Amino acid sequence: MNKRVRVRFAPSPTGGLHLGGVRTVLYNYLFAKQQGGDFIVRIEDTDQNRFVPGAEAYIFDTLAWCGLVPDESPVHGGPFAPYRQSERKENYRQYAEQLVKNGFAYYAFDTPEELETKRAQVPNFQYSHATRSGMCNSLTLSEAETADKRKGPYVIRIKMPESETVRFTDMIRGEVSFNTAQVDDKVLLKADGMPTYHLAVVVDDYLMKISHAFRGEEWLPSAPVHLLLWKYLGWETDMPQWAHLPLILKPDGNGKLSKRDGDRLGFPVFAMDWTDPRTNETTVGFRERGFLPEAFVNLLALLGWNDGTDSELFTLEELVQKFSMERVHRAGAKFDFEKAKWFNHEWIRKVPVDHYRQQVQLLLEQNGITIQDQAVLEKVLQLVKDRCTFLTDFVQQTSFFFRTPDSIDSAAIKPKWDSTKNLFFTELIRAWQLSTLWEATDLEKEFKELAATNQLKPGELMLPFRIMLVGGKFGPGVFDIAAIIGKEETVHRIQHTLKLLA
RNA sequence: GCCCGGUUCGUCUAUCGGCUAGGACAGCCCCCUUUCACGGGGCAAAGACGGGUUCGAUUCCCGUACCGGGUACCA
Repeated sequence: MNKRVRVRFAPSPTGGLHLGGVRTVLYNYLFAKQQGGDFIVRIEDTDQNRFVPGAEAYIFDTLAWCGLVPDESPVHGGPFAPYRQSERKENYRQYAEQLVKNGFAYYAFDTPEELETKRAQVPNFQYSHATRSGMCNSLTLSEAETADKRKGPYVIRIKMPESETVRFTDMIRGEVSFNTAQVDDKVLLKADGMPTYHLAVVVDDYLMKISHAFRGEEWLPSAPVHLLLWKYLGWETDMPQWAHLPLILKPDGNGKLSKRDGDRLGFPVFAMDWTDPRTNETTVGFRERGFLPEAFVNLLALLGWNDGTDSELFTLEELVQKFSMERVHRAGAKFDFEKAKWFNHEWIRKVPVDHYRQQVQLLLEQNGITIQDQAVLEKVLQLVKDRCTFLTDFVQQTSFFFRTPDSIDSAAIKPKWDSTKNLFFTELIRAWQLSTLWEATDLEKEFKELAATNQLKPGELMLPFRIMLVGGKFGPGVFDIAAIIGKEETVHRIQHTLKLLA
């Protein structure tokens, strides 16, 4: 039973990839890489009505941003191509027919409208062992009638046993069992010839030699259908091990986290910006909001898993090493944006500034600031990174290094402003203009000495000085700022504010 | 309704029968910093409920409650 580990992420291209989806990919990826196995992405586009253009490309862009590279996929290729179920359409019918032949499935001719009215008439109607004798299918029709009906549209349904216990061991939940009496005769092959998820997932997992199948908890109720299909198709010994991942819940109240919760509560739910081609509406993503992929991956990994120690910061490589399905929590987790922010802040500080220098530069350019000297940018980033939670915070925190502030909060200075302070700064300008040294420590020393000779406390002068240079009450050490922007600009900004105060 | 799953501080979680129930985020207080942060120190905060099993239950079993998921020719 030591087969090669092969896992798959099987999204349907119906929209942006949200938190829960990315976490499912991540757990798949971590497990595969740790076991030296293969990580496969298979596109489950069996529902032609729900197809959304651009959604597939978006999924791969997201994976690329997160650094989760598939070994096999429709874009990366692989020995089991094609990896799009719509392109594998011809595969499925034979298996459905085989099931019918062996008595595990049957043809059903009831139209969607008939089913709809049935459901309207009979509360909780289920197409099952209890009701199928009253419906129109190959079990109730003669062979000749069936053959005739087959000329028109029909579906193939699984014939669930009347009362059988189906059990399996879930890697996260342990022993889980179902009574087949409760589950209905799911459609396996649709009237358009496409398989439903139920058939397609089993057939493709088998054909692609998937060893472990990880998916969201919402799939647990249909697990008995899948288990039985593996058995009926005669593939039982090749069945993958299952793990049903806990859901990610909305932060307030209860329920699965949805895109709407993000809009409502002001945080991203999708990994990257997603524009719905039908409505042209854009939903903001973690990336555009200013998250580092390192942080995004890290926070997702910890939403439902931990390594058993107090450590919380992990690189992808560390996660690959430490991840284990056994340590995945069973219960759903409410998403906490505050904690997400903390992760990002930590990663902005932890990672070399070089990792996001270009992105910050781009953000600055969007705000009309062009960077001439990369070395200066890097120095500045190093200086302010501790105060940035999002990449976008760098704009406010660094602009004044490259551009004279367009507004000066002189109101913060005025109340305590007087002629002695005015004189101090005038003298400061004179002194610095003569100065040949321009290191932060030199500036601080001169500043304080001059304050002393004027019988002023340096503290009273620091805030005004900061506002002259920065425009407001924020930013790193003032002398560091002065050192970087240079003598000319420093003097210029002091003079400018002095004029404002006059 | 029925089926399945879940239930430890506000939130994410640790604990694999011995607990003064640990950590992190958020909150509050103090220190550092005459900006904003970072950092350091501290405070407050939890085992849904009821039965068993056991010398001992947060941990095992049963029931109840609550929450979630599913109940489509969607995935």
